[in-house]
Amino acid sequence: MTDPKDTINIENVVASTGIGQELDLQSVAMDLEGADYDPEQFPGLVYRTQNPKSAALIFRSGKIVCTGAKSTDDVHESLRIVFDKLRELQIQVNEDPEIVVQNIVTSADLGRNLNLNAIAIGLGLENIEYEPEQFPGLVYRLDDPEVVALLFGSGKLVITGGKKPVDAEHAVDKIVSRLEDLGLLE
Amino acid sequence: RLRKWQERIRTKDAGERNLQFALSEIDRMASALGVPRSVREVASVIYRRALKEDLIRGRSIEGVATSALYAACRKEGIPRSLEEISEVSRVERKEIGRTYRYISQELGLEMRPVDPKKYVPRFCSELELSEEVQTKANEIIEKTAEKGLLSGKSPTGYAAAAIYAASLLCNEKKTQREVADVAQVTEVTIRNRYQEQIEAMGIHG
DNA sequence: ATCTTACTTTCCAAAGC
DNA sequence: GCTTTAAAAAGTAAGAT
Repeated sequence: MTDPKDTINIENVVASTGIGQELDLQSVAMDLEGADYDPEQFPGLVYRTQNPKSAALIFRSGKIVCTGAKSTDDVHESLRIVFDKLRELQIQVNEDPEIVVQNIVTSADLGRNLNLNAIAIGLGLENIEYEPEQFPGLVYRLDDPEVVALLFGSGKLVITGGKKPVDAEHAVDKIVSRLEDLGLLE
Repeated sequence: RLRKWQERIRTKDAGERNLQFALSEIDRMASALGVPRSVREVASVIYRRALKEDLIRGRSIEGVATSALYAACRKEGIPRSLEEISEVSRVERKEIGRTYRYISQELGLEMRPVDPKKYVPRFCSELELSEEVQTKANEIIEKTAEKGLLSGKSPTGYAAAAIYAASLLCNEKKTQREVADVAQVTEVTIRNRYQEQIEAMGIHG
């Protein structure tokens, strides 16, 4: 029996940082190839990195949001690329700006089909949200790691809202034991 | 002081007018849907609770009224799909769904997932199918749901597929299009659910 | 009938309306 | 509240072939 924890895969990491300098996004948009900037639509400039793949949202304040990376290492690598690109444009960028991971999206597999109707009752209707007419996943909010889990009939799940990779592992452990206690796994 | 007093009366009157508007909207939509008076009463109670709990702030009166009616239909065991509800409301489906989930959570309505069987009598009646077909459709839903096939699936599509299968088994065939129209799902959904259900039932293909 | 594309849900930061 | 970005899960839908 494979431990569901071993099936955990990080799908997306969101992080924020800042270069400590105000920016003229109009000129950055002109000089940075591949930059998308439409202030009418959104105040941030969008810059995509290829390796690792990610999208950075660069703001006038110099603050930056990076999303789409597959690991915390990739977030750092992507942002290093962004910092270097800005430096190439003669923009001052702090030595190594603090990067804060804000959200990690993970997927996992319990390896068994789930009866979501039974789980909805078992976990308590007041604790979950399950509206298959609107979305096929059951929404389960955990307190302990403060994350949100989406459980599917296939046994696959998505865990989001965590700040550290271990949050997902703890969440999977809790979900597995809760379901086992209820006799709703296997 | 006098101004404050007048203001209170003004806001009280405004609040009263808003409540009257919401209740008349619930009445209008309930009539259009043809649901019994008990459903309107449950919907009004839910709306008044939402009002008391101050859940309407930042949301439209119409949206909360529609969501209250949607919840009431389910609570009374005669669900209408969001699609059906949105046809008699001026609020779009997505907004009704969001508002419903919000008030449901905040008021602790503890709504159980919709049982597809609840749609069988109405859909079959619209299709002029016999009692025999209804019984067969319920049996298909019951047995396949027990095997876990229902997880994550839309109740209307699930009921539609079972009704389609039952109509074939009882020699009262309706086309996928006809069933899809009354259930307001696509033929593709009926086809997909139908295949899974007959396979799980061990019936011919 | 099947394929592709797209939309539903969850999370989070950013600046501004 | 909204706007934009990214990503997974699975169901549903629309338009094209």
